[in-house]
Amino acid sequence: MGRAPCCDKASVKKGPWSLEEDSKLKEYINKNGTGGNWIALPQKAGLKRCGKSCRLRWLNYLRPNIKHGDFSDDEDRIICNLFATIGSRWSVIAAQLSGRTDNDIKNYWNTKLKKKLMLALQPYTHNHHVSKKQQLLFLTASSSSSSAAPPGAAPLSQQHLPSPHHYISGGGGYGNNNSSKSLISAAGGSRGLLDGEHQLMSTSCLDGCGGGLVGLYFDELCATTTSGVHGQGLGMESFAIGGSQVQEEEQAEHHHKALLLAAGAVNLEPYNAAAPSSSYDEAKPLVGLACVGNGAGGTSSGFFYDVISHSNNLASAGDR
DNA sequence: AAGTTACACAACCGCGGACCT
DNA sequence: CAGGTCCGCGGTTGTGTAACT
Repeated sequence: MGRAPCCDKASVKKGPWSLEEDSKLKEYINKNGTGGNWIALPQKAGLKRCGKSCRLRWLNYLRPNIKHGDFSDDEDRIICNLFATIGSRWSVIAAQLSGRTDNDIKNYWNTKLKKKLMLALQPYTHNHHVSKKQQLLFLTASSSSSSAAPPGAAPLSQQHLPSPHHYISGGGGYGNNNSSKSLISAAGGSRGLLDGEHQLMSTSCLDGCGGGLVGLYFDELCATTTSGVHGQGLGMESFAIGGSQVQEEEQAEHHHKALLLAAGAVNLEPYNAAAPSSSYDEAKPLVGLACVGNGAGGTSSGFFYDVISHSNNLASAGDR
């Protein structure tokens, strides 16, 4: 059995709303409320519009306290953070930003924010020949719950690392199970492969089965390997720095530091959790590339907003 | 100045799920 | 419990305008 249409499509007006229609709708709702029935509303309000159209117009445009215009950096961070965590659930994201509508946020993401992130990742992707498709995968990994690799996609760590002399692959990649194993292994045995040069490197793992952000960082100054280890759908289960396990109460800070490192930060002391972007050194290129998986569970969302901060820093540096 | 392209935003569409009868 | 109705959501398309050639 087919579904009944919500309105008579032949007799309703479509397209942009006129001022007159706006004021009619506004006036009616202010006076009577929506009445809990959008389908009946247009007729009562004297509008030749579909109920859905009225609802959309009200919620996205006419409703009081709607905020239009530029998004602040804070809003950027919140959006990226939530997108990385929950994916494209715009209504949930909108609920965290007062005055913003899901449609607004969706449009903002699709037209501006996604590009902003792309730009932030460009130095890395340019150097390592990462395709546009792969960039998008990294940026949108959180919205994909598939455990399968994109056709033809190889683990990033196997694609771009010039040699083990310079870099250590964190392993991982697409697939169901073995990424955390190899990452644990990398965290435990990396020092011997460092070549003594100032080597800043991060890699990431797109683990289709609930894995999240994994950043590996190598730098002779601290000879540290940082990697997040995600279990299958369990989120950030353990976190290792320099091969040693970090206790639970320290995890948050170390986690955040690792994200900063992955994003190219080199100056982490004094660590300032309240203003993580202050830790960036603009002289260092952004070499971090990360992704957020979801699937059954774990995600690591901090990287995205760190990239935003970093890109903002780069932008403001460029202005000078 | 005119035509074309790119971009931003508004609006539409179809689906899934909640609720009601 | 099944069927019908409506709401809300997310993806997509349409439209107006700015930027570019």
